[in-house]
Amino acid sequence: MPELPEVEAYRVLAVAALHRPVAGVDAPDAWFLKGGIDAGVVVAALIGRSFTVARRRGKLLLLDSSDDGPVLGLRFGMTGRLVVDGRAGVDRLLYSSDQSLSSWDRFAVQFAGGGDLRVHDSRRLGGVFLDPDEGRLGVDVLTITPAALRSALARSTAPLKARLMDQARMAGVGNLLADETLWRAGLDPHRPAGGLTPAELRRLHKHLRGSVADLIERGGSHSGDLMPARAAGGVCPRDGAALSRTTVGGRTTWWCPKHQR
DNA sequence: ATTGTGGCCTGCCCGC
DNA sequence: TGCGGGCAGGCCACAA
Repeated sequence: MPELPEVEAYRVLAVAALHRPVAGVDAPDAWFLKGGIDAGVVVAALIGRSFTVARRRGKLLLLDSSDDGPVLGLRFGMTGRLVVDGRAGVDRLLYSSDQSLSSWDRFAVQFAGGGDLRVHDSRRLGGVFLDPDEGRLGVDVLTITPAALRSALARSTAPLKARLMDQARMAGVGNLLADETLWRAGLDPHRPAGGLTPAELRRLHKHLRGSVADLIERGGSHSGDLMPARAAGGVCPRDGAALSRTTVGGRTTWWCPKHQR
């Protein structure tokens, strides 16, 4: 599903949509428009403008628009794909159908001279925003510093994994990336987030940044080393121990009870 | 403020 | 072959 690695690929793809005047907006699904906006508002805001910069904060894609226009915010939920001029941002999306039905196009911007940018989302868990409140998201984990990570975890009694996925504390970690990071770092996902030693914090920082970078390079959040074993009967790829399956932060969690402590 | 829980969205897959 | 139930998880509303 779209976690930071997928949305980063979408951001790169969205560069192809910059500096092209918007000629039309297609917003057939009112549910998909968030923050009290409707199709008319989006049309009025975007027609005639161009997108100037493609940014990303965590799992939120942000497109600045010209002439002091609004920021278009795109959220992809679990099954959302970005498609620009018919090209998709990622090849495959876990938990999402490989079909592509036009009825799953929830939002589109058409450009003068042809071509378009579309959000395709079978499950409608994503959404479109104008001027989203970027301050509600914590620092992006692709570039998070050791100090910022320490501060985001400090004094928390919440499970470590839940805190990593708290988008207000740090932005971009989803369920698969959380499991991969903690597996690489050798940390039990149930540990109180504020209880890590300085050495463990350093290890977590190294593997958080490393996992994010690796999964971007490999092309998606499903491409982790733990991923193939993340199923019934799975064994730890590192030490062969039977993996445990529990629920942490309301999410299915796979972890190795032997080396994650 | 912090943490935990349930519900929403919908397609897929398993077992009967 | 059809059908029902369980499952996936990002996010939000709400409760304690």
